[in-house]
Amino acid sequence: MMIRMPEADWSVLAGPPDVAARALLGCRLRANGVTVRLTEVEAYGGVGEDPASHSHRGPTPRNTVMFGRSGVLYVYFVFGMHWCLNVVTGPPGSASAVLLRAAEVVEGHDLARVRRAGPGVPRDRDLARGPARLAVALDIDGAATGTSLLDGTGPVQLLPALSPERAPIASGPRVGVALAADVPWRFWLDGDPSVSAYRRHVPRRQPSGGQGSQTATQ
DNA sequence: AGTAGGATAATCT
DNA sequence: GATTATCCTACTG
Repeated sequence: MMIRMPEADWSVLAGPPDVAARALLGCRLRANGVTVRLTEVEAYGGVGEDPASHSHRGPTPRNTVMFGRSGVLYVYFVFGMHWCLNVVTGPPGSASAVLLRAAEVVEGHDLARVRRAGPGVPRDRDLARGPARLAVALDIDGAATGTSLLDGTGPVQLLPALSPERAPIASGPRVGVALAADVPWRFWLDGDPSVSAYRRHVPRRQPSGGQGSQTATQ
């Protein structure tokens, strides 16, 4: 007779993104030989309700999976070099998600160090500290978009926390977003060293050549 | 410790 | 053509 562990209940992912975000803190993520414990996440709303969300203006080729069922990965490419991982949340069509911003590596440190090595080897607390760093540590890119985190068919598996988290959950404005910047939908485990540093969005100026090619609006 | 600038290309207007 | 859910390096103090 097979003894099997009770399967984790991830029904919270089918609910509102901020509730799902809080529930994801402390949970583990395993991919390609590395396991991490999530310490910082951000919630993003659906069509027309959150100007900072990729789904805000409706479906596009990039954000299609956000409109599907929850518990699936949405991985996007940003700034010409970085991948970021999201968990799709809410009922199909709601197009909300949770950005996985930072984590502590709890298994596979050696692999993570190799993947994250630059001129030097980063400190352990920095291995997955930041969304793009997390993607590198887990060796995940856009190819994983649309795969399930729950049923073992994809490269990334979501696992419950090993033990209840002791640290209180803190919340505040989201990092790096230009719109709706002060919606307090960033959540993190207070005091954890793997939580990334807060940075407000800074508008970029074009390296303008001085040539006033703009249409004069006078 | 904190801040500033640049790399670099997909995505959408 | 503008913008970008970031990171690294190089400064300042």
